[in-house]
Amino acid sequence: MKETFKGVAVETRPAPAPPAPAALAAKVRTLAPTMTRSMQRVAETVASDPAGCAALTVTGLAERTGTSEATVVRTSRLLGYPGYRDLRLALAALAAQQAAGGAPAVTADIAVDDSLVDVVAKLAQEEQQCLADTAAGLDVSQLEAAVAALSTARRIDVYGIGASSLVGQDLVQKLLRIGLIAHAHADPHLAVTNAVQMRTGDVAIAITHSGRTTDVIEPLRVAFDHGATTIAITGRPDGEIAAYADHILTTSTARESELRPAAMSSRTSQLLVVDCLFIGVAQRTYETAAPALSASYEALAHRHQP
Amino acid sequence: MKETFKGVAVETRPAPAPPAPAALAAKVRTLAPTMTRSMQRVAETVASDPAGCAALTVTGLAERTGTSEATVVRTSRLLGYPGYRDLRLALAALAAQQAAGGAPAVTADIAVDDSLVDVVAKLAQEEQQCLADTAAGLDVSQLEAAVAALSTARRIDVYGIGASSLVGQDLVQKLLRIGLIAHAHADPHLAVTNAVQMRTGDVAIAITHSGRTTDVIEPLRVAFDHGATTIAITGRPDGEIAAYADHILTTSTARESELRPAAMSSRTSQLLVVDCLFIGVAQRTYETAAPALSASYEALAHRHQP
DNA sequence: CTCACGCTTGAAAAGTAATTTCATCGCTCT
DNA sequence: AGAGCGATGAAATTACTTTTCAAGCGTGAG
Repeated sequence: MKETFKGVAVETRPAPAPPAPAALAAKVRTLAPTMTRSMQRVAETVASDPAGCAALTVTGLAERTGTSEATVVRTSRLLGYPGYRDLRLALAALAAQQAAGGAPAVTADIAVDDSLVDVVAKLAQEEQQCLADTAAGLDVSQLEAAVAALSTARRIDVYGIGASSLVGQDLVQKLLRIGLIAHAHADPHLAVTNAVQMRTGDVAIAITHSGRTTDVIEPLRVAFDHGATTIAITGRPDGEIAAYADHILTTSTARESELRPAAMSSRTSQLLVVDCLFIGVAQRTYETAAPALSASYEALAHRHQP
Repeated sequence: MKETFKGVAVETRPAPAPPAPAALAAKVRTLAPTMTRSMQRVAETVASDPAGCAALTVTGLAERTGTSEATVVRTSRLLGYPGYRDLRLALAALAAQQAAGGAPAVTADIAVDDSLVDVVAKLAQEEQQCLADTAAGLDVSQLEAAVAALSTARRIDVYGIGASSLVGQDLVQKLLRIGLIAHAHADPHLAVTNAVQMRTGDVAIAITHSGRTTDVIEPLRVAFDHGATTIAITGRPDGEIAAYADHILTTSTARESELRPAAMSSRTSQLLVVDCLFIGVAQRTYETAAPALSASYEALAHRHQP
């Protein structure tokens, strides 16, 4: 303790209460009347632009308020902090809270004239929502049954067209890595041709957002008729495809916008389902899956630069 | 600028992007592999207890991590701040945000004996986190530049291998739908062969999580040497690939677990970046993109059952 | 009206924290 | 084994913060 203010000693360690950042504005208002003119200037500046002030050093803030370093430190003390350093930390925290709390929670559609910053935020937000919806809407008993069928399958065929074909390939890539026999078919003719070979103990998976994609339903029907266990990953559990699916995994439909039609955004949801299938199967075949996984990554090692 | 790290000058003013506090944990994960042991200790400590660390001085944090002040400052620089002082401010901000948000949610790794219900919840949670991290860590100015290049490109080639090839195909499918000329290459030989044709006004995009996939770097280098504008979508912005990329879009690394290696989960982050690119380009070419988009959906109508 | 007292203020000194330098140490690759 | 390079921390330097102190300013009594 070295200085006095209004005759009262201003402690270096005002121990009583560690001041909460959120209460800062209130504290400024409370104490303003007791402050001297230049201290008021500092306090006001700090309260009105926490973020901006957090970026300044004592000297910077002194200049900005047209006062001196000493005054800034005095004000910090009065507000309950040991010194300016700590006030500054509190300001940064306050700014962050304001930014988080004041979060506009982007809900509007992506528009043509949105800035890229908005686009990034909105896309991320939409996809997060989509994931949450999918997880909430997924029927775990159906998933369980699908995983069980896959784990013991002799052979797995996956049908997907267009964007869904990529999802199918993703699933197949993963299943191959844990030693299962899986094929992805994007060509409807070849898909049907192969479906004819399917029989009991085999698993056929069809991926279609609309649930009405003929080119994908057809091979699933054929596999179904030949006795294979069939799984549908679709956004329309009541679609035509349901008739030929033993197990239905429902994906969720994201918000549509002109630049981002539903069919295009269904991907996220489908991929989550695919990952759930994969992890489920990997768990149930852990004895063989784990070594196969590590082997597949080691095999790729020399494909990377040192 | 005074010091060097891994042969690269570490700027006193790493101007490009002021790192957002929220992205800090993600950034730690992204950069951890490039760090030295003691820097990793500092980074980890900081990421796991932002609030506690915000209360410490350089010396304090150095002691707590069993390192030196110099190492703490070096780590701060690597994480994108001018020095420890600024990292400390960011930590205070982060701590405040966490306290406000409050929701720590499921953070445990996916284990072999998790029930499927847990698997679904954890996967969804991880992917959501990954999306948030990616959005927070994405450099919008780089994205802006990439979008501009794509919008006026004569021709677009996309290189991706393995899981990244699917992401590349997704991007190409979308670009084709709005009338751009785009090709995806998964075959490294064909990719290089095609890259030779690239010239000024063309755009080449390489997608690799590790940033070290030779088969993908090679075609990008060739395209770069032939004058094309090159874009890298990678989780390692400091990898070899950076040398041949005009614009770098950084993807975020999700938490790893045994059943779900980083390479496998990088997909989510990459797809978000791809979507941002697509929407950005669609906005800037709206006159042609909008009609092309609707036309492409009408064309598919008869492929669905009534 | 002015002078004296005491609070307010900022310049500069003193002190503390952050940054840079540099020598050493340890690891890897011959 | 040892050469070379990167990693590391102790110490020097620099930047920032805090304290001191003397001058300024206002007020109110004489």
